[in-house]
Amino acid sequence: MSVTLRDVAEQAGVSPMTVSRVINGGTGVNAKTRERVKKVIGELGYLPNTIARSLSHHTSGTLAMLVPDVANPFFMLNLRGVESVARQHGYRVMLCNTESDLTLEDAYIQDMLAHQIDGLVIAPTSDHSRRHLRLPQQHNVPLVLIDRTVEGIECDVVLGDNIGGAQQLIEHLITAGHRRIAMICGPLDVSTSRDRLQGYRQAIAAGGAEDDPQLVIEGQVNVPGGCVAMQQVLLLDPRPTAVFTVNNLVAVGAVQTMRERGLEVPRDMALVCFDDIELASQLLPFLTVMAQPAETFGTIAAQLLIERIAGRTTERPRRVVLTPEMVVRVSSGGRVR
Amino acid sequence: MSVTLRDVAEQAGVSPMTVSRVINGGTGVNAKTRERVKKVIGELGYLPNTIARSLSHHTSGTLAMLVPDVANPFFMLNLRGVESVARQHGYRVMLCNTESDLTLEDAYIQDMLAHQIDGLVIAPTSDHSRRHLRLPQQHNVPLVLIDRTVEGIECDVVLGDNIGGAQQLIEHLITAGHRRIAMICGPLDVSTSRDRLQGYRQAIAAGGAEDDPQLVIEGQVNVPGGCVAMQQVLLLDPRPTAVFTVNNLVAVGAVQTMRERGLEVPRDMALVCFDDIELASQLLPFLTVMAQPAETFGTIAAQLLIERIAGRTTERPRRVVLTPEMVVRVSSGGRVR
DNA sequence: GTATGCTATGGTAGCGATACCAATAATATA
DNA sequence: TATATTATTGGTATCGCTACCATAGCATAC
Repeated sequence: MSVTLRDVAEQAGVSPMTVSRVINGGTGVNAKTRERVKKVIGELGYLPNTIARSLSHHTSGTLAMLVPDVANPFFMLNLRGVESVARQHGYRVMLCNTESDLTLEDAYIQDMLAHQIDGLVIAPTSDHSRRHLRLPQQHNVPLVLIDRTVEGIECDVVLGDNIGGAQQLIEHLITAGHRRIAMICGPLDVSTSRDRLQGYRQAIAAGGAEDDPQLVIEGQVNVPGGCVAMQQVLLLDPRPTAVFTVNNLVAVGAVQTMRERGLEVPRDMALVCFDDIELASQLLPFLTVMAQPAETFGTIAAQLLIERIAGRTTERPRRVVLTPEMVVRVSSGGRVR
Repeated sequence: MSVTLRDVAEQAGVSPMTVSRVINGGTGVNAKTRERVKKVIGELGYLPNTIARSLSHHTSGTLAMLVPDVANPFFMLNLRGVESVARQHGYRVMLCNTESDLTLEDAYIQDMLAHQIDGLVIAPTSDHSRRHLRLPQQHNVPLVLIDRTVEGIECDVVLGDNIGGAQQLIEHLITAGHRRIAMICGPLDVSTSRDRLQGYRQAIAAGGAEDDPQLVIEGQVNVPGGCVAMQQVLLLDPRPTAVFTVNNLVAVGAVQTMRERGLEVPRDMALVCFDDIELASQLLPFLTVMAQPAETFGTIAAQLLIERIAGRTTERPRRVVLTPEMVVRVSSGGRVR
């Protein structure tokens, strides 16, 4: 079928072990022999079988990354960071799109463990991921959480300063004169939503802005979710003068709904959100956002993971918090009239 | 170390083969035995070792996808499509970001073959990928090209109608009254660039617009590349009244440069491009684009690939061309003054 | 009663590589 | 010349699982 190490050995007139040595660095092999073997390898077009190697090696050289949605720009940048660092360290990356589906997430984790991956980066679906997030640790496979924490899971975590970021955005609105500020947040079983909501509340309290429970709307974290939630915001009486959405996708939905109603941002309502939309902002600077270094999330997560795999650290779980940066553009408006 | 099939067998008082049968569908195993084995599997937390299975099975259940840049929205949607279909068919996906680097692409292909992947979806870097694109076929691993063709590589291909799409965009501009239309295209060793350029030329000729070689600028296919190329466009004398950029990233760069010079789209120059920027368009409908069904590219590619793997088809190479759709927004302007 | 066929299970031999130890050859040292 | 030392190479077992064939047990058929 395909060329094996044994074929190379025969052809070169040496033992399989010698070929194996040549492949893996080649120390302890006579220069002439090595050259001969290399020549045969080239002639036969031999490629070592990584699967077989993994089996005896007990390590696959593969990392897995699980994200709720590959097409979400934030996670995609995470992924790019992970892939890049992984490659630099000789690891391959298996990509798993969980679609925020707990069952699928669970299945993927099992499959990845079965596949003998060396480590796992996960942006978990929600707190309910806890149940299956214990599995990797039970199988001695290091795990790093990215973007979202899950209580009760002891592992390295890379996240943004969600509380602080939200506070800053709200302070920005309050400074601009807004007193009645709504928030569209996501499901509260996701840590980022919870933290951003907390930041919102703290800033509202600290700034003496209106503290009306009705101002907090919970919705799906995607464009349609933003549309729906914004419809509810528009029903509030009196209508808020500003909205803070839990992320960029929701913000897009919110803007769409407003536009459909003939309302304009920021004239009729100011808008701020978490996460930038890079291409959109470059095209037309519009949304005021709390931009996060998404790719860095990925590179750091991968670094932490690889350190754990190498056993270079046995420290207790590390928690890396990356500071977001507020980018003020037009959507947060000037002062309120 | 970890629980093996053998451990389960001992614990359940059966032979390894019986356990193996239970794991794989369980036909030919007495119901009672099967239950007993399943119980032990649950108790021990046994997960089958996919690596070992792959070795004897001679098939890894893994596909690989190579893209020039994971963070490019177009490729990321491709990826989502591939992942989704792959999963439905029980395949995992290994992601490789080639960064448009031929050497890296080559290394990745070798690594993936060494890893015994069952099939490969590649958005190749350029025509120069040809050299290493032969490798999968030499190793009997099916290959599907996505978005870009490479002459001399005989395999299934999924692409957009680049010539037709470009023509349509240019016709749109000509109809609006433009006579002097520039094109910013990418390296001509990439089939999409070539085809879009050809579409441009055909439409220019057919529409009787100005046919000045200077109007075609070649640049890098990313935002900075668009900036640089647009600077050159602005040096043209007389200045074109419209530009067609080879894709959305380049368009963003072009707009940026114009804005820096105090010029405005479409007032000072109309702009059209290939590929939509979904979030940006939803936020503010601005760019007139030739939108491609990016995710469908991926789903179809994966389907073709999986058919090949299953050996369900031995037809000669198939070529699927997906029709793009023009979305007219403000950037292409009204009529020329 | 022997033959035939079916179901349920086990045994053996790999898949393609590496770990580990042994053996040989080459060289240095006494 | 004998022995120690090193450099190079080979042999065997094994990683965890499955393919393949064999076997035992039992029912049905003639």
